[in-house]
Amino acid sequence: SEAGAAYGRNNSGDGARVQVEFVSANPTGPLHIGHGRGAAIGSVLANLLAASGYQVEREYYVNDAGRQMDILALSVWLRYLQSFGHDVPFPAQAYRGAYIEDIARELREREGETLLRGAGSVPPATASADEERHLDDAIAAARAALGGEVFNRVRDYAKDIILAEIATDLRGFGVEFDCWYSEASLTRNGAIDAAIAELIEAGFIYQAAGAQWFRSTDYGDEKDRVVVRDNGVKTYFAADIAYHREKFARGFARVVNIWGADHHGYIPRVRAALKALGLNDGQLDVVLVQFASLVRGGEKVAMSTRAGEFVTLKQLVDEVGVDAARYFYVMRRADQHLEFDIALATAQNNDNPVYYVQYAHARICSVFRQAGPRSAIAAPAGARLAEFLREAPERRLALVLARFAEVVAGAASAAEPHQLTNYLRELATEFHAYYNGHKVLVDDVGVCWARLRLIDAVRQVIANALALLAISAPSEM
RNA sequence: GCGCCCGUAGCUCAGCUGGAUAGAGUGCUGCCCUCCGAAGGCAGAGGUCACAGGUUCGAAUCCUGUCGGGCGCGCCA
Repeated sequence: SEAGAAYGRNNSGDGARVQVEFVSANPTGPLHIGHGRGAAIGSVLANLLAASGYQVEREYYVNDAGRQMDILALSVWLRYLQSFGHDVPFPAQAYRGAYIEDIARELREREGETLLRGAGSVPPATASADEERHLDDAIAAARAALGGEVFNRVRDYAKDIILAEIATDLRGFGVEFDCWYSEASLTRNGAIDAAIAELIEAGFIYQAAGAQWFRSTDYGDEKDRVVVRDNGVKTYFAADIAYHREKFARGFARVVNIWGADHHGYIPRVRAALKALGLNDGQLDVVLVQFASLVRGGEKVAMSTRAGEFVTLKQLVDEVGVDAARYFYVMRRADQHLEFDIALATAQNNDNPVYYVQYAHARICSVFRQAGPRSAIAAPAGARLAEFLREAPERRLALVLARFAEVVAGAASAAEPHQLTNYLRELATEFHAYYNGHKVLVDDVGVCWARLRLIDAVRQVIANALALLAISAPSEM
């Protein structure tokens, strides 16, 4: 029923606008299983906030600017040249994944031989001091050979393909965004310049060694940060200042960033920037998500994006299914390392806790299938549930059910989605124990009626909680 | 060296705004289908909550230190 589906909703957010920014993976390759954790945690948190009366906007910050995009363009172009049989040097630090070759093939079908020039200008590795330097030299060669405009076209072509695949993979994982926010747009619309200008006016910018520095130490950062390099190029941090300024300008009462734990050192400087801009950094919450390490055959598997050695989110979802993957990702605290055991997760059996919960739901549905006309029987005249539900397990079950709304509100305000899976496990445990010892479809009309109402409530709460997790609630399995 | 996170049962983890004999899953042992789904239930074994101090009537929880692990510490993004 409509009322049943609403059970668990609460108004602790009181209509406040909150933004949840998550995933935000660089569009330089497919999402891997590390990104999957942020995707699951972010989307569940957004659902919890929405169920708690917040007006939620889900956002993906697209890092479509900077050197990494040049590396992407270079990588694709070199694979393109190689597809014509040119033996060009391929920098060790360029993106090596097979998906780059796929994009190069598509580029070749689209552009034909029009980009086939300058192969001889790509420097060999020995010509540069180190691998990073070699990468920059190769990028410069590619730019020179193609011209800036064509180079950028290759870059955007590759970026658009990858971003589309990311969006598709996320949709297949039950994750949707309201807004894909482009970092490059911040340069185009002058937002970065405006942010820096505001900091200059407020007296937080100084010149040193040819660069412009933001005095973040004024607000507790351990060192000042460059916002404009000596070559005139704005840093990633400058863009992020502008981005956060823009977030606050959009009027969110609360801004939640789901970040990989490797970005923890970044928090003080962002908070410092907000304070320097006169904004209330207390409205910003950062949820740090520890990495999910992959375990296969008892051994940890190293992952490297550039080397293309990783299990993609799509591969994982294809293997274990959306339900198991999402549950597995969310069931641990975000700030705990997660060991993702492929053998365990790919085994489609009850080792995977989601089945335990779904099984409780399916069992209840099965009872109602067999109850027939009794499932619709009205309460005996003047009967109250409490007088027919006198068994201890029934009381416990009712108490657990009554806690649902506060669990939702608590998980939302603490930004701890794993509280929801803990609750589900507890509810399912209580139900299975009760079900094993008590028959629902008994001859006593009052008891039968009361027990049907009780387990229907259990079914509804499981269904609602699974909906918040974007996990299916099967009626049979 | 400095900063952040972490160290709880064989394994994977809850519990952490202090409160009574520290919990779950998994693994192990033994039981429970003439009974609405055994993908289930019940019971047992298994922990000096890394270690050492401190605060407190009371500490897994708060503070300090040590040891161990992860991640950061760019005019990269």
